[in-house]
Amino acid sequence: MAKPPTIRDVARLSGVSTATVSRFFTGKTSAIAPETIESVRSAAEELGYTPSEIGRSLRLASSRVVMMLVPDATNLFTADVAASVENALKGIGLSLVLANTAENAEKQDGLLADAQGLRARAIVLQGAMDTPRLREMAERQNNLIFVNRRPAPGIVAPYVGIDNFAAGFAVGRYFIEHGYENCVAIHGPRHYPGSSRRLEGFLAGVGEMRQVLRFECAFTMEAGYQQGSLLLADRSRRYTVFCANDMIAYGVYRAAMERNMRIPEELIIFGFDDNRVNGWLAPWLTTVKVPAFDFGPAIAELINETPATNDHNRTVILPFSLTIRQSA
Amino acid sequence: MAKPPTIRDVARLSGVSTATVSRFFTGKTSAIAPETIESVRSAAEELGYTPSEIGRSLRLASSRVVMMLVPDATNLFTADVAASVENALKGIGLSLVLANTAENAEKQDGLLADAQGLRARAIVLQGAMDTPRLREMAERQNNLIFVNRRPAPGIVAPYVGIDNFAAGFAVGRYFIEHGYENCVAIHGPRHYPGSSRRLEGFLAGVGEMRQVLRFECAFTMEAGYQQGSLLLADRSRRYTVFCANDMIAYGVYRAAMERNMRIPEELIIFGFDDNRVNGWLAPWLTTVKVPAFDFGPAIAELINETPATNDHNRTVILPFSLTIRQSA
DNA sequence: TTCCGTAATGTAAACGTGTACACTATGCAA
DNA sequence: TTGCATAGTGTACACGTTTACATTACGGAA
Repeated sequence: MAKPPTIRDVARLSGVSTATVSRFFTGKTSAIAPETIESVRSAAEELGYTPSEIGRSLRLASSRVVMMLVPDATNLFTADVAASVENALKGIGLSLVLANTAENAEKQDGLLADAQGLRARAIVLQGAMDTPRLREMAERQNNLIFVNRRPAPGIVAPYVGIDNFAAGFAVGRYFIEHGYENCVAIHGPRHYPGSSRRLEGFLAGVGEMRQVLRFECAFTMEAGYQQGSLLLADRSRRYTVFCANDMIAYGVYRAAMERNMRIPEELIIFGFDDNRVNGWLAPWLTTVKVPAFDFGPAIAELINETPATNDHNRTVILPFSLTIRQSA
Repeated sequence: MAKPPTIRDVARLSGVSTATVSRFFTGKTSAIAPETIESVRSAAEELGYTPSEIGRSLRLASSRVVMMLVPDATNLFTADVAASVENALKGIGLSLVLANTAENAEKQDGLLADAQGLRARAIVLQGAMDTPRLREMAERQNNLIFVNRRPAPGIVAPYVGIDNFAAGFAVGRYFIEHGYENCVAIHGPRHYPGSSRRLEGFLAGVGEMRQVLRFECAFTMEAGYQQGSLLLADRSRRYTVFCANDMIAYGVYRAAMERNMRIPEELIIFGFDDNRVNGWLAPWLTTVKVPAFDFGPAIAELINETPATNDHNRTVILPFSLTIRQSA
């Protein structure tokens, strides 16, 4: 693999200095003579020259990559958000590096180090875990953006997401208004702030009147299936289940299907997120719609703000809505 | 945002030269005195130093990022492959930059330029489009890897994927062996090599005996729905549909559901890919299983080979199998 | 004693870029 | 004529690494 041409090669071929070539590629064309522009352009084309983003990053002490850490690459909502972010970043000339923490604190810390090594323009944390390393980075630099899961107390950084309490509350109210009995919450891990806020909102929405059966559950189909199987072992009641997540809801649904249960006659299921494939593959699922594709633009704008404007704890709260379908 | 500490800061604090610090971070610890190691380590920790990947890349004339171009970020199989690749690359110390070409040749070329600018270690092309820029890059450097869609004739580069002809053939044979009537192929765009090979294999498998109705279709749920609606307008026959893609199959399924058709009594559907969520959300879909999670390791190995070993047109053919479920 | 090998460390030169600053040529006003 | 603004271009340094080569200290052999 021949090593790529540099700015010097282009300068030599077109008979100008590297400064002029650099000016051409940084768009400062107003200060260059038209015939010079043309000769640089053609020399660059002939050599197949592309400016080295590495040299540029080094010189400017900042790269054009944004790193996004996701807790679970197999979550469909996460994938929707990632697609949205990638697209929005491309619009402002940035690249996205996607990495999976698998809900593992050590992996997260390793990836944070990688992001620092890459001099990432920004680090987007979907579902961050509170570690010393994270706190340290939040203090040292201000390029962290939290998504979906708010920063732990004491960490000051922008947040993009929905109002989890309000969303949970809305579901709880809906349950009451429709007189649902035997309410069940299959909620996410209790130590995740977003997850517990969602649950608190739901309980508040349901109110004191009814008691709510609770199951703690990882945000995966497999875990949902497991908890669902546990719950549905008792077929004497018609449960109304609020799942913290669409993935969990899919798992519960599978458990129900295996028992040949009819929905909603024998079981009512609510999910959360309403990812893109729901409309196609789970057209039965009633769920809280979170606007996955609004995340990208919001995050891109946050990144694009000059550090001056950025007050370091801006919060972008996106709207949610209830999508009522057959399972309700 | 305070600018990050450099190797010089660490050298100064620990009272050694930058060379020694560099040796520490590149793992050449056998040539450093134990007490020196400790002082460098603690100085680095105190400063929160992480080596600049940019400086390193510049010096070594090669970065640690791999760029992967996908034609459709919303394709679930693509997402599975991406997750697999990301994971495998992490294992060998590389980062993945994911970008979406949206089947747009200009976007692809722009992203190829970006990849060149980033001095990407490798460029993984899922479903590449044949453009002059692509040919030029394939000639100039040898870090292109083609996935799923073979390089166009004249381009010499490694390929990872399945044998599309054989897979199509296997489905065709299955149709014949089970006496399926009214065979339909909703195939992918004809100018994509992988897609047309799949169709050719299928037709060969079905043989001359039966004629096959053909629809050309983009690899999306929406397009599948559209073609499916067209086909199912005629309810006088029980069709047997081979979809080029699971996404297409989902669309056809939706069209069938809207007409309250029973599957497989009134319609038989075959898909292609068998992505991860099928087991959960489309447990009815008979499909060709492609081992998405084997792509990552295969690609990582290809990248890790020394250029010497790499004969530039290695081909890794992964196995496929038929997953027979309710829709058959 | 001198000589030499070895372990541990330092010096300095790249790698590819952007830009402050310096420089030249030209046109125009005084 | 001189002075000065301006357009166009070049020179040279800095950004943070890695590593070939140089240097030093020390112990043992001759």
